[in-house]
Amino acid sequence: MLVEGEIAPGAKLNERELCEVLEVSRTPLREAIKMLAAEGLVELLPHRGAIAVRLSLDDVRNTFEVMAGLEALSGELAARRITHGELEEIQALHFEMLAAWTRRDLSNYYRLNALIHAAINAAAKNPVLAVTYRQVNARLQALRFRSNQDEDKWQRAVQEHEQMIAALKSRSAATMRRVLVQHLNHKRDVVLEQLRASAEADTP
Amino acid sequence: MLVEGEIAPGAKLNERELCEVLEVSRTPLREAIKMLAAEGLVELLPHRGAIAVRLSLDDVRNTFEVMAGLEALSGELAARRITHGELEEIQALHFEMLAAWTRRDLSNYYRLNALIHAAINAAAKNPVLAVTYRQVNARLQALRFRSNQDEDKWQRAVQEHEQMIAALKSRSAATMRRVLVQHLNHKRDVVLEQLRASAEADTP
DNA sequence: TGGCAATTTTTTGCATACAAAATGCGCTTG
DNA sequence: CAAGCGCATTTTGTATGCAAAAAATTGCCA
Repeated sequence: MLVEGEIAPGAKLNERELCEVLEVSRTPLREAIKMLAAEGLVELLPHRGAIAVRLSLDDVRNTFEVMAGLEALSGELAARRITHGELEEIQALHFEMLAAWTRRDLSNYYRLNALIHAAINAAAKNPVLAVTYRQVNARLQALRFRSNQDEDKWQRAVQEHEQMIAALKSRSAATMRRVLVQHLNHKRDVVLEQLRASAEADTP
Repeated sequence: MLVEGEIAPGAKLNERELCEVLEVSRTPLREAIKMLAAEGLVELLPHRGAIAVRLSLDDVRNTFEVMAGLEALSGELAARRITHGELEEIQALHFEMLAAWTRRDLSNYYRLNALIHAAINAAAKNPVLAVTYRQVNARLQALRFRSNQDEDKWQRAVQEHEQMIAALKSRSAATMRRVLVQHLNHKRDVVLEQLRASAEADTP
């Protein structure tokens, strides 16, 4: 519910309310909330319950900085460890993503984009990295950027994906790092821009 | 208790027992255990409670790989963002560590070593990175390597620390990355060696 | 009508009770 | 004597009750 945006950032998590929706008693619900707090998806306020995390612009910047580091590592390792089969699957996902892009099918584009990054992560063959990546990424997912992005920025993102696949094919760890850091920096800029835009819409 | 090794890796966390020791009821204890599970310090076995994580050799390798990535990022950012005052404090901690090293005072050496790495982390000025770093590191702390390490490997570690300070002084992010990755790789090798040695001691 | 204080209501935090699952133990049997 | 089975005990998982803190409401007064 947090990642899907069903519970908005900053919203209070009312225990009684959630108990009814999820049809469990308060004890297991509270245990779940504590886990979400440890994962950084909710913030615990003593004697005031939990609220869905609301990331400031600086929080987003810092999170992307860490994500870039994790993606870069993931890319480096994938370049060294990817199998032929894994590479072909990523190539196939990329073509599917190109199809979604051509159709301007945002929903499928995002889905396939996430799948490709997950596939690179899997190719890195480091479960600790995978878990860490997912945890940091989960907080960003809560922001939900499903709005249309700028045409040429979108094109640039697709180009960067092609550079990734080329780097994976040539097993170039250094190139993967460079491309992924750049890719994440661009993504960060897009997200920050959208956040600023929606912030302005709220306070005209 | 987990990080300090008071609860050994692989040991079962008995709720009733811990309730008595910590003088709380099962509800808050269980909430705490769930948080530790989310942080990866304990593993939840359905209907069988929680056990302290026991890292395999591969787990340790993978964890160090992630730690190296996080330290490298931390070092890069610190090189760019460190203030004069912060650099001087790290220099001072380094001299204190040299004193502990000269005295072969392992306990203080480790304490100061951890403080230096924490100071670099603080200089990176990224709270998200700091939290992520602490969380991944906590699992390694549970291993506790307080045994004497090899003389020349110890000296090498000290030299690497000097290279770090030089890199911070010259604001060289690339050098920081290189030195820290190397430093972590060496530390990983020392830890793996010790783990193998203690494993052999258990099964002669 | 607006602000403030006291009281009521709600909500959180903790303890406990009960049900279900797992463990351990003694017994039986091959 | 070992393996397997059944019952008792322990342990986990969930629900509920109660106390304390926070939020909301009401009533009062300026």
